[in-house]
Amino acid sequence: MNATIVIVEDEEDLLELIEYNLEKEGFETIGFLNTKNVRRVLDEESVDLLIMDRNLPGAEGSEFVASLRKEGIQTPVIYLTAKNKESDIEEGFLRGGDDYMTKPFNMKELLLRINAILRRTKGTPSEGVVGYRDILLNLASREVTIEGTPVILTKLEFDLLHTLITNQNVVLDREYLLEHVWGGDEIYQDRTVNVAINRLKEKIDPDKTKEYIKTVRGVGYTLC
Amino acid sequence: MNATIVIVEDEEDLLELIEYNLEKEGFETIGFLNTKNVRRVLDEESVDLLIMDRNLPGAEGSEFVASLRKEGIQTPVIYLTAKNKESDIEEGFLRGGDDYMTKPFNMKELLLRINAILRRTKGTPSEGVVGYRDILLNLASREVTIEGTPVILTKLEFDLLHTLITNQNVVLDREYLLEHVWGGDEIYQDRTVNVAINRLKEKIDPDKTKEYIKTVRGVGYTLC
DNA sequence: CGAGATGGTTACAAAATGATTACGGCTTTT
DNA sequence: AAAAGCCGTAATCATTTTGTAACCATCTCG
Repeated sequence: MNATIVIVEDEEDLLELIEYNLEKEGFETIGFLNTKNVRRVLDEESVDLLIMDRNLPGAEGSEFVASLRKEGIQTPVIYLTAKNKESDIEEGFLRGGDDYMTKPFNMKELLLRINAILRRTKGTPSEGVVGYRDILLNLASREVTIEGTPVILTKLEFDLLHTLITNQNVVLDREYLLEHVWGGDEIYQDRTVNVAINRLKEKIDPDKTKEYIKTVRGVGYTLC
Repeated sequence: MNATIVIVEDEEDLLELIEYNLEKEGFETIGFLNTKNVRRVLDEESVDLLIMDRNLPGAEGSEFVASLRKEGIQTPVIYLTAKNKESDIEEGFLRGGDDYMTKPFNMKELLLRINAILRRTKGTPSEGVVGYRDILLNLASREVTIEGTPVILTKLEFDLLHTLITNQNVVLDREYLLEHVWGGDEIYQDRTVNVAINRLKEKIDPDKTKEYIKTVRGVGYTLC
């Protein structure tokens, strides 16, 4: 989830429009008006997709893609360009593009095509992800986001939140949590859970406005 | 590479035309006039791509695709249909399509789009190049370059980096790595992984500025 | 109202975990 | 045969995590 997409488009207004729409969908975007610094970003960041205009100042988009491919950089590419002749499209694909959209284009279709490619190349989002309200846990990468912003949790905190989320609406008593989160054989005090919950709360809701975790006095804790 | 492509198209002439053109390109084709026996072929043969009409006798193509996806069948799909409304296209993608072409269509473009998808999905394991940021692994020659300059890795280091790259965004625990990189039967300590990761880091990022490999405390390592 | 019970908060030290370095047996290269 | 390289283990150091205890705050129920 939360893919990073680089957009190369020399019309500034259009670039901003695309960035706006992609960010609204939860993508992280990096925009460029030309190809000058694109290569460096591809080297330094983990980029999942490239959206590429072709008529760019100083360079031709598909040639740039071809040079990337020659170096072995396999980042998926969607062209977004006014070049709509049959020979243009052929050239775009042969130089290593994954999809080709011609201007004027439909924003919704662009988003659909982006998702189709990411599904193949990045693995299905929303699989291996569990969530509660605005909290999302990615089980594979063990990343946690709240309202889209990342939060760093320790292993214990992650596991604790995970079992709370998978048992929504169920009050989990301290014994159960010690058994399932801490692991069976060691002996811990019940109070250990209090402190861990406390630390977790501090991380996921420092302002204490969200009230994710509800304490059920005399029983345990729950997410509901 | 000789991919196998299933085509579902109820106009017999068009079906034959597509099959003719695809076979000319070296693909093996299996044509159907409806969805009736498609599923069985997908189960029994190794099918690399599905070209799907939507208005079919007795069934709707995108619904058929949705039912495949629900069963976990991930064969790539290109729609080839007269349904060209924005809502149609949206529906097609949401039901699990990979590309969408509207009739009338250009045969050459279909071939280009077929090749673009097969390049991504017809996994060529142990062939070609995989990469992460500015690191490139040539799986055949086992050469490694970073920022274009060659780096010498041992077999263990190469295999370790390779599994890290093919599992981007997934935290791999030490047990998994010992199993997959070191090989199954021997017994090693978890700490062995630490040292190997350390040696790998020293080779691929001696200045410690790149931070390719992230340690996830209590779990393992990941590339993200 | 008030005592006991329960949970929250904070501070601290122990334990856990990882990085780093060194060593030595083993294999490959020269 | 010597030299060099590889790699698993162990030892040491550094950092983070977390269990516990102590102390407050709040709730419950007679």
